[in-house]
Amino acid sequence: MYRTFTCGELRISDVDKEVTLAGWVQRSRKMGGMTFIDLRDRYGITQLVFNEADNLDLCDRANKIGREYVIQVKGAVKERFSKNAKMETGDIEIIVSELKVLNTSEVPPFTIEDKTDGGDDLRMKYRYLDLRRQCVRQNLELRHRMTMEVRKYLDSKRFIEVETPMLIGSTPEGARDFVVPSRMNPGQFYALPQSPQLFKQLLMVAGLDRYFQIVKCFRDEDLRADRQPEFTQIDCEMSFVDQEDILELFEGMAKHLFKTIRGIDLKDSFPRMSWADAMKYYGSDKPDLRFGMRFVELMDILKGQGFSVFDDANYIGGICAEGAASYSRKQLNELTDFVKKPQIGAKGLVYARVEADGTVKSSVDKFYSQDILQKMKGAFNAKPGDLILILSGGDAMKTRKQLSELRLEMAAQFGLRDKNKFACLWVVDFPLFEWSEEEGRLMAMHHPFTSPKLEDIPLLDTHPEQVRANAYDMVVNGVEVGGGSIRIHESALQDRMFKILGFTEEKAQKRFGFLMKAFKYGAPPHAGLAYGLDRWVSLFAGLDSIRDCIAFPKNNSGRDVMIDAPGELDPSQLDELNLKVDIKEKK
RNA sequence: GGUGUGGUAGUUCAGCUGGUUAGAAUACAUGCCUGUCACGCAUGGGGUCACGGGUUCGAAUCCCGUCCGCACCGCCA
Repeated sequence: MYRTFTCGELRISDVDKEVTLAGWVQRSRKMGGMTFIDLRDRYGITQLVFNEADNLDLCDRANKIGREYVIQVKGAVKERFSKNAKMETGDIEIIVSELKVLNTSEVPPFTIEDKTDGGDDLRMKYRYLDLRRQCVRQNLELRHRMTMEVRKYLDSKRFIEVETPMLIGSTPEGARDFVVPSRMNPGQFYALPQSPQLFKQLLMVAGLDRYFQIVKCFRDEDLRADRQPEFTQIDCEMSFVDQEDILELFEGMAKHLFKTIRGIDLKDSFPRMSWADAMKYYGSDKPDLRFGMRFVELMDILKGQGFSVFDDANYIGGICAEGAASYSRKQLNELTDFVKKPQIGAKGLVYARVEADGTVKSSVDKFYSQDILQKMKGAFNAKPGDLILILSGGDAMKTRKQLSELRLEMAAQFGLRDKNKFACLWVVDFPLFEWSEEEGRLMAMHHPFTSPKLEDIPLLDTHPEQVRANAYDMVVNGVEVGGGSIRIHESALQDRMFKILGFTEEKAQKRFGFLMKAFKYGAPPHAGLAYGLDRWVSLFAGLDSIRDCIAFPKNNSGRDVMIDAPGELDPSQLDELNLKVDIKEKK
């Protein structure tokens, strides 16, 4: 037997037990004739003691052991002479009688500690060492506990987990596909699923009624801190449910996770906000509701008073930052620079501070009377000490998005984006379509299988851009953690959708013929939702990036720097696949 | 495709406006130290200043290009 206990479980009550432990050497400290070694495994750290006075030879061997050596020791548990309250095992130590080096280790390129000296790049290259660090391992443990609770919850609601294929066909809508050449079908390619969407709908046609799958999905798009080319969804679909049933069941799952994982009892129902309101009041389809600063539209008050920037604008709106009137000239200039960054793209920023005496002093005083400024103050319900920040522009949607960035920045500056505070909501009634400049046609905002709201169906032919969808997103702290929709289950309506989306009959048949055919054989009304597991875990762990809760993530350019993938293929492999690589010259 | 930012010891970084023997901390090695637990003290080794070109009497430092990391925009139904 390699060990009788782990390195995290021995306590004062175990004193005098003869034990065998195995693990990695975290650190050793030599104090004259005594040597202490911290032995680490997944479960914790236990201190080992070697004393020259007791066993000179053993102590000499212990002094030769380096960091990250794998060792096995036998010894007796003793109460410590000087205890360490910071360690769970800090009351005891092991007086070692036998020592066996199971494996040596080179000096690791960074320290295996929570506060490591290693940078991200290096940690990824040696991810197997990085995963030895408690703070990283804890993220994987949290992920495991969350998937366990998800399975428990969904199982209790009669869901069954079904695996769907990873090698499927390419679909034209949505993100770019990762493709896999088929050896047996020369010149043909599989695609990896962007989501099991079509299969879960077919499982509903098959009568499985309630399906889920914790499943990898693949999208060949550029990465971000919260986006990986392969990521994990909690993918669900149900039959014979309306939107209310779905929102209730999955709100229940969110609450179950908050309760079991974070110990937070969310009693109230999550607020629901229409997409139109989310855009109007927060300039975002995923508003962060941990703080206020709702937008106030100022067209009526500020337009037509001779300030040409506002007079020419199609949207003027602002936020009120409580207590920010004390911002210095320099800080205000920095805010202006912030909104003028190319990523945000505003032309400028107008500000107005509410003075202690209630008067409003703004950067555009010469165009506006105190009366008008007071009216504006009233619109915000602003108090002395508050700072009003105003953006305007020709494109209302763009300007709102810029104002949204400013709102988040102000919240960050005031420490309002507290990682231990959670604000959940449903955003509902998304538009069914959005206009694609690039393609010059309407695109499905969610996906082409999303059903329109019944009352909006008459608008499909006349004003398709006004049609709202039976689609919903769950948003937590400004993060889209999941979304779904009521699906179309009648082939006639699905045909109509494809037509509006610009698919020819032939193309629709080729890509989705199997689904349309299936719908002709008694498809039940069905709906579903997918949660992003990586985002949930990083939210609960308070991480800035989903990379930290993925065992082996990809870097910014989609590379795995540890195994150095992707890479080139041997000519023989290419030959077998009937492929010839001809890399286009860059301009 | 674009914007910003960074690349100096094993590692994390300092080195600003050109002239340094290229530093600090940490890690590593050796020695001392019998209650440490971020132990302490002393000594020591350790550098293609990412790569290529240019400006200059002189470049880690300035300029151009390339590569790579990170953040973001576009993109992500």
